[in-house]
Amino acid sequence: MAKKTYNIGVEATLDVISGKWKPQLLCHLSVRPQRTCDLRQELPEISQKVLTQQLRELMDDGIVQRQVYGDRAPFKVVYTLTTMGRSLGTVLVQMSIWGEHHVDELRESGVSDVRVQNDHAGFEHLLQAN
Amino acid sequence: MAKKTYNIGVEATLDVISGKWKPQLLCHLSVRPQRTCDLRQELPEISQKVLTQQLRELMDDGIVQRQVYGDRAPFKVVYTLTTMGRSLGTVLVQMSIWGEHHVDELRESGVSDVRVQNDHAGFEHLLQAN
DNA sequence: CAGAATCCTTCATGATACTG
DNA sequence: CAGTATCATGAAGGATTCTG
Repeated sequence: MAKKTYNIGVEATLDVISGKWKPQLLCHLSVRPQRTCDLRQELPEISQKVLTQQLRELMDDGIVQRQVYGDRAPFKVVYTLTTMGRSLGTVLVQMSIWGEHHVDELRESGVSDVRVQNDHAGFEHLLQAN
Repeated sequence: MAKKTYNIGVEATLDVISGKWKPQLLCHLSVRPQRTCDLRQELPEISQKVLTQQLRELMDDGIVQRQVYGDRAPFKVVYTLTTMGRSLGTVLVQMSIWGEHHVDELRESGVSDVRVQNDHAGFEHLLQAN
């Protein structure tokens, strides 16, 4: 059984959502449950291996649930957010808003040229539901 | 000038606060401005090099400000949160609370043995001020 | 369709020694 | 006191191939 001690809660949260593709995965899953092939289509650049890896980690953290349909290949595998996963909604929306704001500040003050493509609306499905 | 594009705001925020020591640094700086030697004392395990590195990154992101006192060695260097840094308060507190809750759930359900040493009160200085 | 197995590259962090 | 410079290492992510 995994054993770990964090200094502060932020670190625990970071451990869950940090990962190159996790924010995007969570965003897509917040809209609706998704099959593996759906996710691969929405994130064409992710490799098979890493997709499985990041989903496994989210499962181990109780954020995502995996369901298999079919008794032999080809299988249908669906990933769904758990209640715990949906409870991330507020945090994700707040982080998105702050991030968008921060990026605007940096660009407007000429410090760096950074942008955010999609706004926090992607997560807002999570706000009323839970 | 640095150029970067994020898919969603969460990623921008993660880029700012992800780093092995950044949450703790932000926590200590949220209490009051700190000298380099103060930070080294509160985080005895951080190496000189990494401390400077993480502070530089926070400065580049406009989160922390650096002030030097004295015209020759030994210098006195003080790090302070900027307005932008203090605006992280709400996000950090929410992330901490969610992280504490999540860790409790995992432990209570027997999935893993994880803990959080200090609670989110460490950041609460930031909530009223800004 | 989903995923396991291998091998490889890159980057964050760390240990150590040195300087104004 | 604060910081730079080097070198080392481990983990995350990626490319490719194979299987039920």
